[in-house]
This record gives sequence, structure tokens and C-alpha cells, in this order.
Amino acid sequence: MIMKVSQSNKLNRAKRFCETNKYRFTEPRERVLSLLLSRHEPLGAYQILKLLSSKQAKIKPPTVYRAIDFWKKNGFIHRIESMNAYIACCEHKHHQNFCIFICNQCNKVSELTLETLSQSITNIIKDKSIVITRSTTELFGSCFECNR
Amino acid sequence: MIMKVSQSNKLNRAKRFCETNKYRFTEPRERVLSLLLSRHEPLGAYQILKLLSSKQAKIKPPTVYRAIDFWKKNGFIHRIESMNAYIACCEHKHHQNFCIFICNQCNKVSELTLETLSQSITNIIKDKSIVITRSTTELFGSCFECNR
DNA sequence: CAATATACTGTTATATTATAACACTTTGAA
DNA sequence: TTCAAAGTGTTATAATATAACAGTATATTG
Ligand SMILES: [Zn+2]
Ligand SMILES: [Zn+2]
Ligand SMILES: [Zn+2]
Ligand SMILES: [Zn+2]
Repeated sequence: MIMKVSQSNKLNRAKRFCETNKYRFTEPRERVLSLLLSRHEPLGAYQILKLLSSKQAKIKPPTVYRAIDFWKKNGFIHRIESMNAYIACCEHKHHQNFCIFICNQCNKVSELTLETLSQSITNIIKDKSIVITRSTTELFGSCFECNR
Repeated sequence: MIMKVSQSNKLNRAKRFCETNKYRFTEPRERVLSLLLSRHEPLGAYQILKLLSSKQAKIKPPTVYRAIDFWKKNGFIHRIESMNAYIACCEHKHHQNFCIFICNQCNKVSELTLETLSQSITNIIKDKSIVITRSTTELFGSCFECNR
């Protein structure tokens, strides 16, 4: 698979992450993450399944879902809840203060860092004395490019 | 079904909404909305299905989904994307500036009005010159009551 | 080196969530 | 009364996700 430098960088980072943490950088894990890195658009689990299967070697759902779960748990991919789809994380910094933006027209995804968002969530929490352990924000619309 | 005043108020509002807009306030619609109003917790479509079915009269998935879609489209119920579940709208005012909070422990849902949230989204949009047509924010954690 | 524990994969089967398609019914308006 | 539109009932099936269990790869330790 031909990939851009940034993609192979990210894959290397993932590999190093595995080494550091004594997880295995196995074939299904590598293939799933590579695929998501190579196409920066949301892919459903069964799309991934299809794209990784050849006529001879059919991959099965659990193989894909396990790899997805592994990378998701470790912050390398995100699930887009309102689409049942997955994308490779493009930042790997924030993971609290971010939201996902999906362009309805070109289908591209970006992660927006939103300090003010997390700030406003923090504020409301303080008022209501609730504790937040997880949050997702997903925005749909049209991106800069599609917009002009 | 025994219901609190506020619930029957909301049901009446829904009924009036239908009259005003020439939609029909049909039996499946009424039953689905009543159920969601009576239990203010997230219910999956198939939970609704079960709760509305008796031994004699089994309801089928499309019946439930149609009612859900109808009320959702018209702002009377919300889908919680990260749970594949539905709740009755408890406010019916905002619908732009709100997010859903789900308590992991008691499973109660509340809708939080978040002007600052929409404000911070607005800001980021201005910067990036993108246009947002839809957004969801879902927060998970523990509520005031479960928290002390 | 073997023995063994652990993490991971392969496979089959099945659960869960959602929709397509089409015939039928209700309702209101022409 | 006829007709169009909105809505329901029903069957079948699509799309998404997980359970369960046997087998394999890898690292540890005796
Ligand atoms: Zn990310
Ligand atoms: Zn675009
Ligand atoms: Zn609401
Ligand atoms: Zn609670």
C-alpha cells in the first residue's frame, strides 16, 4: 500500500506504542489501522471488512471489530457514533477537548480542538455538580472547500 | 396508563402539534410517545417494541421505528447516538443549544441547555469558515444524586 | 531447553438494530 | 364518490455487533 509520510509516521507511532506497552502489532491490527490512515474518511466495520478481504482470504467480523476496539481503546481511532463508523485519529494530542466534524458533501472528517467547548462543559458541570467521564460531540455540515 | 400531569401535558402538546400541522395522532404514535414520556430513561427501539407488545398483539419493528422517526423529526424525542436509544424531549424549547447527559449509575437522562456550548461551536465555525447543519453532544457521568 | 501462562487470532453462530417493499386502511378534499 | 395522501400491517432482509470456543504465537520462568 502506497502511503504518505504522515500516514506511515502515524503507523510507526502506533507500532512504537505497542512496543512500549507490550501489545502486539499484529497483522489484523496493522491492516485495519493502515486502511483507516490511508483514507481519511469514516468507514464502517463492514466496509473495512470488505476492503481488507480478498477472494481467497475473507476476514471475519470479529477480526475487524477486535482491531477497531484495540485502537479505539488506545486512542488511535475514533468511533463516530452517529454514523456507526470509524476514523483514524488525526491529532493524538487532545482526546478530551475535541469534536468531530463531518462534511456532508465531501465526507471528509476533521477533529476540531475546542478548548471553549470543554470549558463550557466544565462550567455546566460545576453548576449542576455532576461528574463527566466521557463525552462526544459530533458536528455535521459543509467544510471550507465545499462551501465556496 | 397512569401518568403525571406533566407527562399528559406533554402528550397533549404533541396532540395539538399534530392537529395544528395536519399530522395524525395515531395509536402507534401515541403509544410510543406515552411510553417514552412515562419512563424518563433511554429506551432502545426493541425495548419499546417489547413493552408495547402483549401476547395477543405483537407490534412489529417498522411500526415502532416509524413512530420514533415521526416524533424525532418533529422534536418530541431525541436519539442518543452512542446508545442506540431514544428519550422523550424534556424541554421543547432549545433544540440547538443543548446536550444530553446520561448518568451511568441511575441511567437518568437530562437535557442541559448550553448557550456557551453553541457559542463555542459558533466561534470555531467562524474561524474555519465551515457551516454546521446538525450537532450532537452527549455526556456520560454521574449525576448530582448518585454523586454524593 | 521445556512447561506454562497470556495475549491474540480464526471460525461459527447469533444477537441487536434498522430498513425495504408492498398490500391495505384511514382521512380529508375535490 | 372518487381520489390522493398519509399512515399502518406484515414479511423479509440488511446492517451492525458480539458470544463462545478452539487454536496459535509470544514471552516468562523453572
Ligand atoms: Zn483524535
Ligand atoms: Zn467538504
Ligand atoms: Zn429536547
Ligand atoms: Zn444518577
